[in-house]
Amino acid sequence: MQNKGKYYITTAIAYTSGKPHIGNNYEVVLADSIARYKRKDGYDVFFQTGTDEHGQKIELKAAEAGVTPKAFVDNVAGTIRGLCDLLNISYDKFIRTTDDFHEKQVQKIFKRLYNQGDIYKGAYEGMYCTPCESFWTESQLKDGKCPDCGREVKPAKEEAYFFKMSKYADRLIEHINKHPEFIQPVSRKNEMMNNFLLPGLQDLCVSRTSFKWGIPVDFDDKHVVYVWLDALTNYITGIGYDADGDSTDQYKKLWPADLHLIGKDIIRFHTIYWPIFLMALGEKLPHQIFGHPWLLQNNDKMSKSKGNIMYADDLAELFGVDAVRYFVLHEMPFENDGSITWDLMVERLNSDLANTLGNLVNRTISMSNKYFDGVVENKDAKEAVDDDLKAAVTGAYDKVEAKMDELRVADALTEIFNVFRRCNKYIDETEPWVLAKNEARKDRLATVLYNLVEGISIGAGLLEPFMPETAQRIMSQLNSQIRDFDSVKTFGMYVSGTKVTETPEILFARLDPKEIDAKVAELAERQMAEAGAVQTKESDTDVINIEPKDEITYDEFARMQFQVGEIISCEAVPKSKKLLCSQVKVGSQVKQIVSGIKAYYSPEEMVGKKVMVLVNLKPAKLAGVMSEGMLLCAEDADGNLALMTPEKTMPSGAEIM
RNA sequence: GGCGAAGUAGCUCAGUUGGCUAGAGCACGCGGUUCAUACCCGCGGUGUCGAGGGUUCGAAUCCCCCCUUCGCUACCA
Repeated sequence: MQNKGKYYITTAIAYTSGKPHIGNNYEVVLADSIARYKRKDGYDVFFQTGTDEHGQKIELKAAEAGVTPKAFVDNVAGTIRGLCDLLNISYDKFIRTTDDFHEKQVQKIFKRLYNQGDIYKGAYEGMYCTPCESFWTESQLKDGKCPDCGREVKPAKEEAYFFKMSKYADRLIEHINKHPEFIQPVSRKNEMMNNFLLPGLQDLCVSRTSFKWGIPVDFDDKHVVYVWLDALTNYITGIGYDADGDSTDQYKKLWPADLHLIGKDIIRFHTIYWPIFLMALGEKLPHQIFGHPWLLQNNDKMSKSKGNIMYADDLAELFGVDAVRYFVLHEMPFENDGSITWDLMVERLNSDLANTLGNLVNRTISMSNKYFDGVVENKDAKEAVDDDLKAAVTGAYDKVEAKMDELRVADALTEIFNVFRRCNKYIDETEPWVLAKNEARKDRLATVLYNLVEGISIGAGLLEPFMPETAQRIMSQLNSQIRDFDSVKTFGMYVSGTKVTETPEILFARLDPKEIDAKVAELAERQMAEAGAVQTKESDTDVINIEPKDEITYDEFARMQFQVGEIISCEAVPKSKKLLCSQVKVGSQVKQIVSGIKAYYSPEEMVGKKVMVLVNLKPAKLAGVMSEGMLLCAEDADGNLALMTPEKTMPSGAEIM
């Protein structure tokens, strides 16, 4: 196999706030298949994955668990790495953002960008819009007011460092236009262009002072480096980048990356911020960023409280590692989210793995044993039907290669299984059991079985990158070695006269949907119990800290008029996704109030509630509807809302003070 | 509200620059076969190609409009 050059592939690094589900692991399986394929195809592959371990969420979770953040992430990172190993992921490097070398480089990078003026310290005076909760730079203000809502902006407390994104925007736009392959699938490219690049990029906040669990800015240690500059740079620090120009040979060889494989939710950071960071550092841009779709169950996102999270280890226990790999790879379309149910999974595994593949291997070996005591010999008794089989089998590589070039892994797998389907058909065409009854046809029978073994060997050779263990099991039973890609294009490489195993093992047992259902129900129960336990625990201990606002005087407070209001009717606001419009009786008057709470309350359940109303807020139009006040809500860290209602019965109009 | 994507057989989806009776896998039905994990092989669809207009000799494929779903984004007092 010729050397086709280096190939550097990465996955996104997994956030260590908890155990990832199969929808997260999907990415690393996909990356692994590509990495293994490229390796086998003659590329010098380097495959990096890892964990993203900083941030406020982890700081909080660790505090909750009563351990240090480091101990917390050590534990979760161990779990994540364990799942990778379980899934047979052939990573060359598993990076953690708490690794020394990474932290040092991030500090150096930060400093360098600061020194060259790309990062500047934000001075917020007069630039924070409280209602919008947004920071603005001088240049973004419109007539000195918030560019979003047009209201006064005021000084803010927290200082932070910003990255000048706009400086590089034109270069990035040009790059994206010149390299249509840069963002995949292309529909994502339009989103990035239309929503961010063309309207103009805002500067990105790259430091925080509100939590400590991060990489300190070494020349200003009140600050820690905020997520993206920390996380994204793993792609270069992991292979030996040095911000002072002393990068390793490995870095020089591998960079730029050939493929960043990521979820579609973080495309923006990878196709905008990351390239701009690289430009600022004077480094080349990665060749391609592929934002893959998600693995959804019943079109819902998975969640613990629904009890429908599929974890890789549970799945592997139920179905086996390669079955899980096959399933996620096969079922995932290229552009749209994949839809997954347990039933689909059982069906897929039964029909493809057990029936088509497993049974083919089994019946072939059985016949070899039955008719020739397991010795597979090419007697060269050819017939016309053989030609089509041979063509189909030896031509498969080219078809697979074409699909893989487009990263269409699911389609590549289908091509491989077409080889096995073709072999099954060949058995019917040649009817070995008929040949066996005729002593004069003995050589023909031997040849047929040889052809089958050869076809299976080639199929297994193609299958190896996707299902490495299965390929190995097949070849062990055939008492031969796994084929490289050179020897999967010519027919007849299986050593004639080899004796196959006497006792073929079942590669994939057929699954009974009922049994699986029962086991799934068990899993769901366990999950919901855990979720319940966590929730009650969290409700006791969970706290939220928000940014402190400026002190106000009593007079300022007294200017706000709060009253109890009774909701007498409520309906959704047409043309809006999140708004409800309520008629609220406050004393003897009725106010129309629009609130962004549709996701948490239905119009029906709103009616009759007594709620806390800010009455003397200046009326404003929302989505074309007049709103004459504000319903007050509490909001948790996940953005869930709860209306404030009086603790005892109070008449409508009662003042709140 | 802005931008974009998708709507094709019961299910999951293919359908390249418009062109021959619209396809695959699974499921289902019938037939064949028995080496094999009740498996494999063959055959089978009246599918309004979301609705309606239009361009064309000809449209699932291009244009217009509408409906539905989804994504990104904004708003969410």
